Amino acid sequence: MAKKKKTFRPKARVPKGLRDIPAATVRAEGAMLARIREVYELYGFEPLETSAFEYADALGKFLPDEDRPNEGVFSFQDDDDQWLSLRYDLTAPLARFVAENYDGLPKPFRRYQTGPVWRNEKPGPGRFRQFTQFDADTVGAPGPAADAEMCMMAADCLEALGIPRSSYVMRVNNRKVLDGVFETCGIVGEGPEFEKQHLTVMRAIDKLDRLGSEGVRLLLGPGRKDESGDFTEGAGLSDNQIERIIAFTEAGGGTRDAVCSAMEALVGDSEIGREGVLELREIDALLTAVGYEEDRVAFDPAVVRGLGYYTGPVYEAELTFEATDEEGEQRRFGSVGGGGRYDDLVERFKGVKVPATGFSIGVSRLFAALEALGKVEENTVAAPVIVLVMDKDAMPGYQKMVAELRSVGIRAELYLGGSGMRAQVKYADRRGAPVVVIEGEDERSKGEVTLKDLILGAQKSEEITDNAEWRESAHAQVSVPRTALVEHVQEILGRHSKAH
RNA sequence: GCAGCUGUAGCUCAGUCGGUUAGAGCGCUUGAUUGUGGAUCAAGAGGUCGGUGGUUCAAUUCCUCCCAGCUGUACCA
Repeated sequence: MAKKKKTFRPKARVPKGLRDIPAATVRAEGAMLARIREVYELYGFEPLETSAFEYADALGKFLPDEDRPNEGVFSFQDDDDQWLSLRYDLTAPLARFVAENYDGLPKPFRRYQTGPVWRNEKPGPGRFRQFTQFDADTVGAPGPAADAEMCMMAADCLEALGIPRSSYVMRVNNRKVLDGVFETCGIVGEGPEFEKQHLTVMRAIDKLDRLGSEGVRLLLGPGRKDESGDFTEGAGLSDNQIERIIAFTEAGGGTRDAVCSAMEALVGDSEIGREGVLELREIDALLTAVGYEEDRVAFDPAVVRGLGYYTGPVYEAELTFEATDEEGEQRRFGSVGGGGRYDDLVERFKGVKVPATGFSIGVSRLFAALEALGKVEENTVAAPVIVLVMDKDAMPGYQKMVAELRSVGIRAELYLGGSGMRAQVKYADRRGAPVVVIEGEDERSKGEVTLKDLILGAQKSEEITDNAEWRESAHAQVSVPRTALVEHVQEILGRHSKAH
């Protein structure tokens, strides 16, 4: 033997920004996804699944002057040296799918898809590096009717999940209107300098809810210093330009018609701006015809979103209620989903313009919100009946009991651990088992089994503090003929399900 | 990435103005009370005091750097 080798013991830990999801949450989230799926199906969308990773260039995140994929995505090289990246959303893979299968698809192509996506970013409370999205998109639909439908469907989803009508709102804007306002403000030009300024302005507007209009003014102008002393460079606009943009973002709040009129005034002669308002008016007409009023879908110039590829109407699903979190702090949930029109995305692959619009739900955030609202469905799966192992020699007989219970649809399991009876009952208690089946020597000699009603027992233990009395209470159990096992278990289960 | 704060048991936290065997509550394991959950009682496991280097007779405590976490901010397709 060589010297004592130190065994390598990896630290058991979940990677930063990832998490394990316990049974109750898996079930409840699954139920939530099923509800959303029903709504998407009802609107005529078809399911599609694509793989977790794609060629990096298909996701479109190569920096022009670098030969490795951008930060923010998880990437690795295949054995032929090609870069692959984990998908960071479901829209880029959809664009790839449509471009790849373009000729074989019915157009418009309508699909829904859910699944995990990954982003290599700094995690925070409620922000993870893996999270689930649930998207629906219509590809090949140029008109505002497709956008209006997205808004209606999103509202329907939230209501299907039990979020009451006054507790959420779809906020809608149009990037063309924003472009129009930029034109009339004289924020125009070409090239990277202009692009950068453009982007800075939009990011600033996006922070309105967090920083307030004063903070946004600073970001539009000279820049802003935060409380830790960190300085963020501003867009360098003039006071006049800043006020016009602030005025635009504050033009929301009224009826959709009123917002459109306000937008018209601010957009002036800008052609693109007028076009944007016209689209919104069309959306308004469609929504109104179906009965979706401002309490469900409102127009709001402060909505900018994602900033990347949107080319027309953009929308955001916002929860408007507040809730108290575990620490007793008031929390607003804000945006739980969003989307918009992206007419250029498929063009990257095909060279042809393929107009598209879609909506994406942030599943985990929405789930957290439902939890706070008390709208999460309780664990509907009953815990299993547990058959104790009193004598190892009697295993075949115990196995037969669970099989009998399962054959009539009762969740049942045989105790598979190695501990004694006390530990077995404790285990059953922790699992939430309603009934424990006991067959020791005594029962077997009489051809009986003992059924212990753990739910009844738990009720009794509330009243009893004395150990002697607890023992006297006979543990809420009955002995029944072995041949009548299934019927009696059913009877006890039935009693408790009726009690609810 | 930048800035500030914080790292002691599985969890929540004491404690040492630098000094001998580092504690509590909860949780966990085993046992007693009946072959039987809760309550009660008893015993037990679990810590290189985040890591490294330094100052010192002596560092969990003071200093350096590193790492991790939290908060704000930036980025977020």
